[in-house]
Amino acid sequence: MNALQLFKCLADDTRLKSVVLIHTFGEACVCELMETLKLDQPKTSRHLASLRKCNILLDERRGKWVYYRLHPDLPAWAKSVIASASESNTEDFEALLATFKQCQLNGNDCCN
Amino acid sequence: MNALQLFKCLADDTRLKSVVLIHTFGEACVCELMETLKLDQPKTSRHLASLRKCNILLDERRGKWVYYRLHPDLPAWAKSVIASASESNTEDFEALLATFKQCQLNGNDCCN
DNA sequence: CTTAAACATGTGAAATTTCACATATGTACT
DNA sequence: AGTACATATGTGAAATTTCACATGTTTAAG
Repeated sequence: MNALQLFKCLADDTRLKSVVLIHTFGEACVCELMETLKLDQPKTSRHLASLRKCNILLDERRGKWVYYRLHPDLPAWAKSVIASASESNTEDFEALLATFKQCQLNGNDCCN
Repeated sequence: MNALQLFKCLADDTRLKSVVLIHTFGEACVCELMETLKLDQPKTSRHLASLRKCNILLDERRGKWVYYRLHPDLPAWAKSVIASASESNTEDFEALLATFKQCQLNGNDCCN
């Protein structure tokens, strides 16, 4: 895992938003990300797979659901890159975090 | 300038190395980057242009040469992302910094 | 005013990435 | 065993990015 690989992974809207959400809330399952990001299932899953394959995220199945969190072996500089990006505080990100919270409070269509 | 735009800019080998060199040494002219990265002139120039256009780098002409440095208005989170990446200390980056220093000491083929 | 050095950009081809659709896998429940 | 839900992946087309080559611009020097 080098810097170029990390930046390539974060250079996509879906993947960046997923990583920021997971960094902020600790973990998220696929359906929560689908609903928050308003994406279809294969697209969401495919982007998470690419983050998993380069060891940025770790997946854990719990029953029917699969939860993703930051990989615990992520080097310090990489964690710092993700934390700094999450601090950029654009309207885009603010709205995203709010939507995710609502999704968890209300219960989503899927994760019941 | 948002996080996605920054990551897209850094998601290329040439651009990432250029930014790391410029961050480490304060500034660099096009010919120094050409020589250090062993790239042809148009390729080097085009990647620097894309970094300039999204306000990551600022260019300044001094006689025949054009020097690039980090844009002074770069937001704190963006500076932090670049600094963290530079700290990743891969062999790749180490070698790069050494080559650049040699290039400055010896005088390059171009900048005389 | 001509030349040469340093840098920038126009342009179409090649490589890479992303997408959408279909289909496959794994789990819980009955 | 059968069904429904959650997630993953195969596959080819579409979109985006990168490259190489040629040409344009700016500056200094003679």
